[in-house]
Amino acid sequence: MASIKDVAARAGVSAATVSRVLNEHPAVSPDTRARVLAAVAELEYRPNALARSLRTAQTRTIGLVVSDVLNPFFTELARAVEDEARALGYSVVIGNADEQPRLQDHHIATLLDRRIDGLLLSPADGASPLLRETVREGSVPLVFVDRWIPGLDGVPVVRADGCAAIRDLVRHLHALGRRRLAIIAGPAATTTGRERIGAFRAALAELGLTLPQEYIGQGDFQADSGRRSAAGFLELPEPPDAVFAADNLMALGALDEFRGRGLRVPEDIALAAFDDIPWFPHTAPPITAIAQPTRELGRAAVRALADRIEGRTASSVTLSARLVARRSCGEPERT
Amino acid sequence: MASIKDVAARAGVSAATVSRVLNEHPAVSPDTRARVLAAVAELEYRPNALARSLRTAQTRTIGLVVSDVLNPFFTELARAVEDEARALGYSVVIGNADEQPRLQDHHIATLLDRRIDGLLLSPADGASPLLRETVREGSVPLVFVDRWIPGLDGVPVVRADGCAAIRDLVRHLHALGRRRLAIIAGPAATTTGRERIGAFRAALAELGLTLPQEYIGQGDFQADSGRRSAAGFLELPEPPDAVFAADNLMALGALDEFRGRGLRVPEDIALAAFDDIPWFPHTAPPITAIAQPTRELGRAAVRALADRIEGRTASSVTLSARLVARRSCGEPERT
DNA sequence: CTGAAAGCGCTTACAG
DNA sequence: CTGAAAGCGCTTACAG
Repeated sequence: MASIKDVAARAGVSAATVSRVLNEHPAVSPDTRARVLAAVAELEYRPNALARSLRTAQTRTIGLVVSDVLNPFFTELARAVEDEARALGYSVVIGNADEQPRLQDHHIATLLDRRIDGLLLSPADGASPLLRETVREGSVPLVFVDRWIPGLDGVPVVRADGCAAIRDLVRHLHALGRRRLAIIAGPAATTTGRERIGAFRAALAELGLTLPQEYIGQGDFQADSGRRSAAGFLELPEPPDAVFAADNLMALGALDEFRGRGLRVPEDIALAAFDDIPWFPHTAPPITAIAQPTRELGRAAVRALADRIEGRTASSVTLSARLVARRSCGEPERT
Repeated sequence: MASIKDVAARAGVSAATVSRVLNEHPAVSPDTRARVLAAVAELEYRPNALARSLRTAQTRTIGLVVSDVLNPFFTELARAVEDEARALGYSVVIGNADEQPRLQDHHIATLLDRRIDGLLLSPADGASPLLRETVREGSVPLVFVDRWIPGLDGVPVVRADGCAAIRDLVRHLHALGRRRLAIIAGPAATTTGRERIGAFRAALAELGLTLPQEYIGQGDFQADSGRRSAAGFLELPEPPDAVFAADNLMALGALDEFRGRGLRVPEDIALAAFDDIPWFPHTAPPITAIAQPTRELGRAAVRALADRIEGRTASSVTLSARLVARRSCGEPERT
């Protein structure tokens, strides 16, 4: 590949001059500019971003470490992040933690080594040593998106609050006559995992219901754990009459299990999920879900991060989620 | 951030020595090694990957440019690519073309600027000038995955052949009494778009059926186009009695449209899709689909690329897809 | 308006 | 076994 020296030689100028025209420095005469541009075209020259970044100490790249790319919520989030980042002149490099803290740290480390300008993180669990150090040293501007880590002050959080929607869901189930409500929870190490079970329990309490231990399935936000938890519920002497899965993948797992056992939803058991996805209107039955403003989250997160990177102050933003009632808990599906 | 000089100073050695212990060069005495390692730990030193890559002319990174991340097929492919790449010691940077040639080229350019060691590409359409040049110059080892570009010789292709499965599908529909078969095709500029409609037409011909122009919906592999094509079919004087969507997103769009108009699947119209996804068993009705060995594709593609990067010869690989009959075309759903 | 020089943070022959 | 030196490909004060 041609280097800046080749271009300089061809245009009969110095490398400094080539650099200037490429960076649109004003002080270049029109015709040297033309000669340089011609040489660039002839040699099909592409500046080496590594060298440039090494010199300027910025990469115009942000990292996005997501808990699980196979989860449509994160896929959509990643997509929104990419779009907004591109609009602001950044590229994004995605790392997939697959819900494993180890893998998350691997990606964070790789991204730091690459000297990304900023990091968007949806932590797979609590704060690893690497993460604490990153925050403490301020080695890279950081913004949490969706999930966050309490106690790491000064890190903006962009997320959706699902509490009100979960309360709506519980009331919805209650209104439809369900009384034995169970939850397939996310990992307690995640904020979303805790928030969702907390809101669920609180809403139950408001209605005078409790959440017995057997009605708490411990999931990890992935499909298999939904399957296992659902199986556990069904083997109880008194199985629940409604199950709330704390994300869409665990709902998929639960649905698999229900069908495998020949149960009808919602007749035999109701099912609802956190996170709405395009397929939910088409499942049998259509699944009641809590929808997050996913694209807005992605965009807001990028803007907050860009603010930090570029020296402005960034603030946290909390949007809200909303209940989309379909048929999987009974009734609905008018529209 | 600490640099190699800081570490060297702290350990009382030269930068060269620090470099040697970090790269596990054998010729380092045990105790200098220990001193260096201690300094590294104390300073929480992380080598600058940019500088290293600039010097060594390799990034240990491969690029993956995918036609549409929101398509579960590509998400799963990306995931498999990441896993295999990590196993081989590479990281991967993903670019999402969103089915737009312009955006695809933007990502390819960005990746080239970053001096990735190799590129995995599922082209959004024909060969852009940038792509032709990349191949011609051999500026970066390239492997096509899923889709490819005919005429660019010497570029290995890792893909699944869907022809036999499509033939199986057409026979399946025929056996169930369907005679007016329509297709929502992908872009003619893509190999998969062409292959799928070609195989469909050929299978029809074998049964003495033709594929009239009105029964060809021109889609772009995204949901909206599925919706529009389905609407077009339904407004025909003689609508089809079966629709084959050339990917899962267009099937989603078609399903949306059918339901919006109150049509029953499969009673009023049969539906089948290319690409199987985890939700298909749970839709109403469960959707008959053609499943690709997606993970194997991703892994094989990475291996082929690594072969090229590391100077071995890489060959193309063609796996095959298979029909998974469910209820959306009538009957099935035993299992 | 333009060039020579220094330097970003590494690695790697070359000496010793 | 270890260090000094050169160089990867850029950018950017500093002179002129």
